[in-house]
Amino acid sequence: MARQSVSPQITANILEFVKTNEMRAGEHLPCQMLADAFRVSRAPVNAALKKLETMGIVRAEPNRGYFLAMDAAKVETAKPEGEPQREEEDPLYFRIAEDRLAGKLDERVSENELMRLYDVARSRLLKSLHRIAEEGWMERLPGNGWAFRETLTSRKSYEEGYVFRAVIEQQAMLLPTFQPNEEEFRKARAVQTALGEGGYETWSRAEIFKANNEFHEMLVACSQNDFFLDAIKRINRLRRLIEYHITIDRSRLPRQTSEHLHILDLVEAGRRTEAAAFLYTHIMGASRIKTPRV
Amino acid sequence: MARQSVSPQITANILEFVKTNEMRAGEHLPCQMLADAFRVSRAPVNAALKKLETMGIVRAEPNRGYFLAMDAAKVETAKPEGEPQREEEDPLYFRIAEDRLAGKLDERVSENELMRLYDVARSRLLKSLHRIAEEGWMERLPGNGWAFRETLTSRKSYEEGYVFRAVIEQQAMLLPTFQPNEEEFRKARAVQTALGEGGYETWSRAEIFKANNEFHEMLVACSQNDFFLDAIKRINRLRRLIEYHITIDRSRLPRQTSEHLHILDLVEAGRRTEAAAFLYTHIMGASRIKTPRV
DNA sequence: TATTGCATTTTATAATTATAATATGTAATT
DNA sequence: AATTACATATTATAATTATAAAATGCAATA
Repeated sequence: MARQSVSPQITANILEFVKTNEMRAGEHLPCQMLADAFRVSRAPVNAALKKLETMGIVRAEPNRGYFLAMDAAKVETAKPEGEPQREEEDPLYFRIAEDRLAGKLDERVSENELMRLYDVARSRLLKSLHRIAEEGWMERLPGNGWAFRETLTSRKSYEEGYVFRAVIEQQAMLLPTFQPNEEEFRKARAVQTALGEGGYETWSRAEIFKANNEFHEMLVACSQNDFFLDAIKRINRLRRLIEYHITIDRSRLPRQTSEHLHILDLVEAGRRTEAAAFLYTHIMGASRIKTPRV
Repeated sequence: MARQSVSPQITANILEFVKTNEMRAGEHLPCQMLADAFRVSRAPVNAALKKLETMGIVRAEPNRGYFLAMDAAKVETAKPEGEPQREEEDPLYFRIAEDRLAGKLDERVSENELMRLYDVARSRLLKSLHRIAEEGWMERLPGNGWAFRETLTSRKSYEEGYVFRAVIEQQAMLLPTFQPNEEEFRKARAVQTALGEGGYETWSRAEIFKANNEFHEMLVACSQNDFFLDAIKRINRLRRLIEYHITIDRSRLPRQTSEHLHILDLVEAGRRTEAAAFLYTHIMGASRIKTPRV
């Protein structure tokens, strides 16, 4: 009857933290440091650490705190035995998107209607609806009810989105503040290479989509301008909903990854204008090939 | 104890509708038509019409509905006698922005803290906070409380915003779908001319700011791409908060309006590339001159 | 046939809790 | 000096209403 806890989220955060910092068995995990890192108080961090102790991932020592019980590499395999997984998005959110894309929901719907349909409490429904409104594909009507915008379902919006992405990304790269981040480039190169050398046949659709988005967002982040980055992130969230419904043409992926690598090459060679132009063509090319169910 | 009504809003909408359609005394106001126009049911429209009847703006005829009691031109003067005014934004929203800009609010605040400080109910506070989160200058923390982003207060963000606007607007104008809207151009020309010929001394700061924003949004709307338009609207909402705190240098306005008119001239002469380049310079020029209190 | 007027159903809100979770101050420990 | 352990204070949520408002069906009317 009270709110749900953030500590499962914190548990997942700690695991991720340990992994990305490649920590070794025996290293100390100071409570306040973790709390600051995740922007919460020590309370939920302690709850999370207690949980991790029962999972055998950390060890508690009286008056000294918690210490990692195994190397970061082993943590990953130990992880799935417990159930802590961040549920960063309510499945309800996706169901609404899917049902709208499948034509199962009218353009106008009332809150009570949705509550009955999905059998959820109003508070939970409203959370999803607010998130959706923030993303701009539904809006609250002045009286009762909510309305879907055409953002998700119209061919025209779909194409406008590609134009917007192509322009924003190209221009971001041309900004005087653009500064390639060596470390990020190295990581991106590794991911794209793995994807091109076989990953395109074995990775899940979600993994492929995520890798692609992260590549593009990494490039825009190099512009050091948060408005460009926010704009791209915002439109990528939308894309995720729409393109999940498009069958991935895996045969195109080697070409896509090699283009990604080519962009990295051009930037690193200081040929920024060429890179930006190529990036533009790369994005617009993708729009011409895919066809959404509309 | 129940929700507040939308009918005052509808009342204002009807007045605006009558005005922009330049309706004459005696014209019929069909209930369903108004309901459709404002996306509500007949119920709040009827409530609004009843209100307008008591104000003497419309007349009811039994079984025939409501009819305008005076020409649209007269409606405007009759309007202020009643109290119906749309309150499209909760003043609380602005108070939060002001208090943050004035340094009266810490970077982190709890909901209860804000409720006590402003003496408002949680529901009302949350509405403003959600709106603010949507605009991106505050965010909910994972545990308790909310945090301000630096969007409002940092010089760097301020400058990034100008770069973003300049790029988006220029690129919007260069899109193949860009199509100047004659009617809108005519209106914009009238407004900018009025502002340049004396309005800059007498108009209120809010009016000047609104005219400026509408000019730029009108230009971007001609691109026929909603993503570009949304991006500009989004950043203009932010600008409104920040720039209200900057003293307007009215001596610059004649120059600004003449630049606006010059842009319209170039577009109408078909010199789009020049217009876009000039627009870019125009926006970046403004950023160099103004200095926000940061 | 389109629209109103009215009665009825449906909807969403604002206020009010109980309660679990988060935040935090401080003495004890290393 | 930094950190933990624990006690206490503070915070936000989820559930539950009562109620006004919005939506809607339909007979009456123009």
